[in-house]
Parts: sequence; structure tokens; C-alpha cells
Amino acid sequence: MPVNAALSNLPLAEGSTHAHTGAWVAAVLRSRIAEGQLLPGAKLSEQALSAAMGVSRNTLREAFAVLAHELVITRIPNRGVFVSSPGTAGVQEIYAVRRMIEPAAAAWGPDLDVDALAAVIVEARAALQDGDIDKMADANQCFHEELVRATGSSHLQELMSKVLAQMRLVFHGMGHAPDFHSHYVELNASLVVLLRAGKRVQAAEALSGYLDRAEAELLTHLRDAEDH
Amino acid sequence: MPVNAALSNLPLAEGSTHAHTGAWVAAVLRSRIAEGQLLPGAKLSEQALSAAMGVSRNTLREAFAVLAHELVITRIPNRGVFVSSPGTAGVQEIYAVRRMIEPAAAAWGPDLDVDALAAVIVEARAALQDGDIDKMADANQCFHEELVRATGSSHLQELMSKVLAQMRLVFHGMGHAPDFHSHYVELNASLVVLLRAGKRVQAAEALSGYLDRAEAELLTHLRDAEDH
DNA sequence: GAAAACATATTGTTGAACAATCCTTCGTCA
DNA sequence: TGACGAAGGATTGTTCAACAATATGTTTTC
Repeated sequence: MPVNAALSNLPLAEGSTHAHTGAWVAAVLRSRIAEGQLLPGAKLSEQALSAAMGVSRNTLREAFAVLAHELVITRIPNRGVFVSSPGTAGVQEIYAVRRMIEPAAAAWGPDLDVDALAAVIVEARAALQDGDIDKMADANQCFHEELVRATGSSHLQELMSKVLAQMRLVFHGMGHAPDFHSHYVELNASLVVLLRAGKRVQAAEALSGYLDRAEAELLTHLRDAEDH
Repeated sequence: MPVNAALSNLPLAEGSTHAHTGAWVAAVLRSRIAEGQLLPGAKLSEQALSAAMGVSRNTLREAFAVLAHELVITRIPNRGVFVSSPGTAGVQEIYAVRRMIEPAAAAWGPDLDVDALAAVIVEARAALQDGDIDKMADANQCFHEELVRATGSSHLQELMSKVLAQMRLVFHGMGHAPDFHSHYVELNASLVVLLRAGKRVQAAEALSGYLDRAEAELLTHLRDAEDH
């Protein structure tokens, strides 16, 4: 039972009562899922979780409501809650969002910070040379988050975070398929070159095509994994 | 106490237990707020509401979690929950989102349905001639929702609905200021003309400028109302 | 008149209880 | 043996009542 293993070392709510216990529980579960300690498809039993984290079922439920709204977990009535495992439809949804938001941010975002993007590239290249796959994946996601920050909208940033969280679920669900991120580092770098030159619409177009290819590649691998 | 008046004729949860009582309660409150029966700033007391709707405080809380995530209500710890009243910052956030999503949908949305947009225009014009302000406002919002549908992303549609719900809160908070929508009907119509001609990028630019002016106008009226 | 202390009301959280539903297991029957 | 159906168990859905924590309002004190 791999779930229990992940539950065993969960932080307990100790004497100090947290301001918002529900939000705190949601944050803990969210990070556990993002890190891959709770894999897609895993069941989150109310009884086990409430006992493991030292909170009541009611409070746990409030956390579930938050996470379900973030689409990190899936609630099936009278069956329970499970870590979401996005399929091909989910991936298509993810890229439908990204294909709109990211080019728009590149082309029209009022708060574009090219230097910050360049800094992320440097970080990604360093991680690539170190062979640190996880760190590079993080840097890659950070790049896209930074790009969306150009929109100046916290709602859009939030949505992008949600979508990137689902992306992590897709990767976790594939059980460490080949390295997707490494050859995107230089594509991101070329975007920065375009943006620094002020060719923002051109950058948006390049980004759009880049997202199309990424989606196609991901879907291919996903279908292979499903066929297996 | 205007709150109690709005609470008095709330539907009660009768014998038949709803599948998801929390979601049902959230839906009822959401519509009451959207219709303006619960005005921005109104306090939603747990005790009063749970009694009025015939559900327990716990279930009501789950509904609050949903609505808070939709930014329809604001939760202040140990103080209570209130109907959100977006200020100038909120309006700027709203338009930051719209300025990205809507032009992107117009320019690049894969599922653009010009006929559907034209149909909404027809409806809006009819309402305008009838002098039905509410119906025209609805049609106007429907136009923008239909536009975002072109993105093919349910996440973006959801975000747009959230944003438009906040727009309604802004209008309700102003206590029926002058008619904002009527002279936007023809602007929307000119957008449809551009889109039908295939000039999608041009339509996106026009839309962007239109949103800029709408935001400026709204902010002016809002500041006047605040000064009052 | 201002600050501290108390009183009150509301939210935050918990535990237990019961109903509703699903899954499993067992028994029956062909 | 295999399929169909019913009893049983486990989990979720919902409610209730109680207590703790916190903010507000009032009174007391200097």
C-alpha cells in the first residue's frame, strides 16, 4: 500500500492551532501531490488522512473542497477522493489554456520582464549541465510562470499555476517517461532573444508553434503509455 | 436589515436530500448574489444562513469554500463572510484578465463561432429597443462569454465567468449608475463585422482598445461614487 | 478622556452519530 | 461450474452539539 507509506510521514497538526486549518491541510496535500509522493489515482481516505494529519473529517473535507476546485483531486460521490490523473483530454485542456494565455502574455503583457526570463534560462542551463532533471523541470515551469506574470493579472497567474500543477500530474502519471524538458531550454532561450529585440508578436507566434509541438509530443508518449 | 429580507424567501432544503448539498447551497447563494438580492458588503452569518436554508453550518461552510474560491464572497478570519465588493483594484484585475483572454480568443481561438456572436447581437439590440436594461446587460455578458468559448478551453470559460460575476458585483456596488452597456452593443457589432471578414487580428486590436476605454470609464464612475 | 479589563457574540474546530451508497462476499439456483 | 441476487461491511454524506479561539462592544478604572 504505497499510500500509507506517503501518509506515514505527514506533518501532524500539533498543539499550536493554525489560523486556517483547512487551508493548511490543503497546502500540505497539494505539495505532497506536486512532489509526487501521492501519485495520480491514489485514493485519499477521509478516515486515514484525518487520523494521519490530526484533523477532523470536517476540516479535511474543507481542504478537499479547495483541492477539488484546483482539479488536483477528483471527487467521486460516495466513492471517495482520488489524486487526479489527467488523460489525453486533460492534456488537451491544458494546452488549450496555454496556447491562449502564453502567446497573449508574450505579445501584449504590460509587465514583461525580459531580464527575469533570462535569469531563469541561466538557471535552467546550469541544472541541465548538472544533470539535475528535477531542477531543470522546475526551472522550465518557472519560465512559463514568469512569462504569465507579464499579464499583470493574479487571476491568470493562478490559472497558470493550476494548469502547471496538472502538467506535473501528467508527468507523474507516466512514471518518469523520457526527458521532455531538456530540448525546450534552448527554445525558451530563443524566445528571450526575440523578446529582447522587441519582436513580441513574432515571439508569440514562435511560442504558439512550440506549444503545438509540445502537445503533440506529449500526447504521443501518453498514448504509448496507455497502450502498454 | 436588508440582509434578512433577502434571506426570508430563500428556498429550503426539503425532504429530498440533494446529491451534493454543499454545491446546491453554493449555487443558490451565487445566483442570489448575481441577481443583486445580496448586495456587496452584506454579511452572510453562518447561523442565520444555515437556519434560513435548512442546512447545517458544516455544509454551509463547504459552500462558502467554493464561493470564496470564486471570489464572490470574502472571508475574514474570525469575522465572518461578506459579499465581495470589488474596488478599483478589483476592476483593474478584471480588465487585466479580459485584455489578455478576449483579444487572444478573437485572434487565435480555434472554435470561433461568428454566427453565435451575431445572434447575441440581435438579442441585445432587441432588448435595447425594448428598454430592458437588465436583459441587455445579460446579452452583453453573453457576448463576451461566447467569445471566450472560441478558445476551446473550459478553464478559460470558467475564469471568464468568474470575472464577469465580479463585474456584476461592481455594478451592484455602484447602486445602479448610468447605463454602461447600451453604447457597447454597436461596438460589439462592429467586432462581428471584422471577424466575419476574417480580419481576426484587427478585431483583437479593436477589442483591446475597447476594453481600455471601458475600464477607464468604469474607473471614473467608480471613483466618483467613492468620493460621494 | 484614554486605556485596560471584562462580557458577549461569532467564527473555528472537533467528535460522534446516523443515513445513503457502493463494494464485496456469500448463497442460491439453473 | 457459472451467473444472478441478497446480506453484510466499509466508506462517504450530512447533521448536531459542544468547546476553543478571536473580534467587537461595554464597562471600569485611573
